[in-house]
Amino acid sequence: MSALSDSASPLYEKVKDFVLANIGSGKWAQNARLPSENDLVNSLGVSRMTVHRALRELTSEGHLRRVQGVGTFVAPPKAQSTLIEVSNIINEIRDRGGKHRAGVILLERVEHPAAAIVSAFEFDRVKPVDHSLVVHFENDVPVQLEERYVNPALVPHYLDQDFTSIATLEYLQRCTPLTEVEHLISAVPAGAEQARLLQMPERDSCLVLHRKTWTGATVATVNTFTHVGSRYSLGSRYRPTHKPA
Amino acid sequence: MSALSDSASPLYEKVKDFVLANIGSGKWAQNARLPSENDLVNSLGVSRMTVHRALRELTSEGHLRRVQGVGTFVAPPKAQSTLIEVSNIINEIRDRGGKHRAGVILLERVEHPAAAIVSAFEFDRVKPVDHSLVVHFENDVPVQLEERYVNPALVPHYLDQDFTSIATLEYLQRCTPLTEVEHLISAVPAGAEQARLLQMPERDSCLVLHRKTWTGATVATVNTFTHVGSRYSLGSRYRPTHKPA
DNA sequence: GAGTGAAACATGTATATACATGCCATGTCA
DNA sequence: TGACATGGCATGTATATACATGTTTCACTC
Repeated sequence: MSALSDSASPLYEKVKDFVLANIGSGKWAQNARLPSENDLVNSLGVSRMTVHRALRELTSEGHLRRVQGVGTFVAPPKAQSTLIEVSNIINEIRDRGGKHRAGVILLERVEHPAAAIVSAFEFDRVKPVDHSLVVHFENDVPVQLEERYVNPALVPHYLDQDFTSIATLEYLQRCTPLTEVEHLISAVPAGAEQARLLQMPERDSCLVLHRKTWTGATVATVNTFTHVGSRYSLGSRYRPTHKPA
Repeated sequence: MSALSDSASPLYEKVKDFVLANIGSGKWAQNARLPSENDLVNSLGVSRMTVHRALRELTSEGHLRRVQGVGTFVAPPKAQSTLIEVSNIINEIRDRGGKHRAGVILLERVEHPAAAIVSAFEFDRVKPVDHSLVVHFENDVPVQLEERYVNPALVPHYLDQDFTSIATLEYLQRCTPLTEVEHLISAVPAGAEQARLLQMPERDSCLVLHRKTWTGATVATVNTFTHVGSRYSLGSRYRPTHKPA
């Protein structure tokens, strides 16, 4: 009773898939303790070295946390990249402390945008496309404008979501098995519409994070416009895991 | 004759260090072929599995490239992050084709900037600090302004470098064993000085990449101001190495 | 009851061995 | 000369075994 898939991939990959499947299905919840290496050896019928390699790689990839002498645990989900992590302004505001309030206004949602837009965002042959425009507030001050084009066919229950309470990027990240992510960061002067929605002077600088994701076909395109009055920025801090040459 | 360090770290780590040392010293040049696993087994006196693990991890970390049946090779130096890679505008221009020309003007270089600046950039107790201001051109059009604060004590031969021919980030990346890198990206309206140097309208949007590096003490701070007339942007494309849950 | 020590158990590392897989150079045959 | 087979060599994977190291638990002793 192997419980492992029968594809042609190496055994340790199948063990990794098995672990990830159990994490993904929710059977092994966050911070839950995994069966010990010897348990997996018995239940999966592979050698301990193979199990060990699978668990070690999953650990280095951030999926697991291991403590010698104690056990192996499901790691909290890691952000797909530091960019996404920091760009999720809702979390940023929430983490900043108690006296700030975050708000959201859903401005519009249309399911059939103009054909020109559809082609510009490379959603070929997959309409209808959900287009929505959302403004995020902090303390009643608008700080970010989010423009989304989502292929609802690829995101389960997307249309049922209440995006005034959950951050888009967070939701998309959790629900879609992405194969590719593209980020583009640029700075543009605010246009008339953007300036109005963000209550900022026209032509003031906006930091734009453009994020496009694929799973074969295009899943979603999200543009976030942030009014950067030296208040918000994207950032990352990098610690090499190895000694540079 | 082990040729391996005698610290308390595991054997496979010593093998990794041994390989990295040979790469770092230039003994094994870029794209050079490493000794085979069996050669290393004989010369280092460890088992093949240990050598294999070391080489496998160095491969996944981007230091080596392996081809089954052929051999192991020193990988071309990877960019410290996609941000740096793309932000190096000199390379960007050079790679864009033959009909573009890149140029540089070194505006000023002072070794003892004002104390206020020194403290603002957290170069405590390490003056003199080299401060220089460089404008990058493409086809005689200024596209990027680079402002650098470098601790010359930590960067060998920094003062001897001719930075009109080599990109700063590239040089700093190659010469300093960084322990930490911080990036901040923001968008600001161009100030009077920046607008003049970049020949752009004042208050037009600038994309700013702020990069600070440490090796214990602060090594360098580099701010690059790019005039983003929908011509330049930072970006990264991400392909997950594993299947997300 | 508090402290101590040993056993049990978890992960971490190292080795020897075997076989699988992929590439290349060599040589042979048409 | 070209196509093909083959052997050599490199990396890739899987296993069994052994020991090292760190944690928890539990019984024993004082």
